[in-house]
Amino acid sequence: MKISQLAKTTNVASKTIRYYEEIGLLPEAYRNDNGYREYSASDIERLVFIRRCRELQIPLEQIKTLIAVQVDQKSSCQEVDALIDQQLDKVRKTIAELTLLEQTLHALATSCANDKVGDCQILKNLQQE
Amino acid sequence: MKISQLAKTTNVASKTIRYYEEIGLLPEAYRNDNGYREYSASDIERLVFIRRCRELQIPLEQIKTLIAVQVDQKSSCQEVDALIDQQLDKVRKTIAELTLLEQTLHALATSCANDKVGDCQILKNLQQE
DNA sequence: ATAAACCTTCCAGTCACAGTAAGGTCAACT
DNA sequence: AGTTGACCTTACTGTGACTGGAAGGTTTAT
Repeated sequence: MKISQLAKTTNVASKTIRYYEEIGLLPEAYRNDNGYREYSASDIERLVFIRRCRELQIPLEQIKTLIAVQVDQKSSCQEVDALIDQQLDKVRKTIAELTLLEQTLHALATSCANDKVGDCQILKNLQQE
Repeated sequence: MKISQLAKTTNVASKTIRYYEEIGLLPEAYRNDNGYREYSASDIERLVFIRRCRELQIPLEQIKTLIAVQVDQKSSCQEVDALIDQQLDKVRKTIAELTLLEQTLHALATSCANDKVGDCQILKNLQQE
């Protein structure tokens, strides 16, 4: 199958697929006589895996690690667990930060009843340390 | 005051201050005989304003707009209100997305009781569409 | 005199792509 | 046979908001 077919099947843009190959996240694709990349079913699996990881906002470098780990079926999956835990931690921290941010923004949004820039309480609040 | 003093006072890195000048968020600084940038108290105000906006994750381009709006004290601050509301919306949407993500990651993190990569339920779950 | 602590500009790197240009290939239709 | 349109290729640039580093000039303290 050609790249656009793989792209459609996996919901990953052709451009992105080429980029993944370039940075070594995907192995170099087999080339047809015309130089076109040719893919097989196993490429779908790998790409879906990557896409799912990206949906979880796992960085490409860490996905590389995950793929490397998968090779040795008998090795411990401790690294996998740790990576997911880390990611969960990061997401939770971001949520906490954004929740504070939301409160600040909400307070700010409701702080000004005037309609001239000169009296704008929002702008005044933004001046403060 | 020189750039590092301004940096210390406002808690904005010298490098960042130069960058802000470069992109036109700050006016071109006055230069001493030796070519060093020289700042005054009003520069502190402006930079604190910018820093506060950045803490609220307002993009630099929008901060430019806010600063432009401030010039005419008699103009309406509708734009300011709208911008803050927009920002609040964005933050809320991100929180909602991350909350879903957190659930997925949590489910994933607790899905595997095995310790070999070959049996790892996390990796299997990541394969699925 | 020299060292350190500043300052300057300029260029590269970050992350994960997306956009665009310039050109090659292929299948279908006129 | 020619042409259109849909693919494919590489290579380069741009995104946002910085940060790091190189190479060199200036000031201050010892």
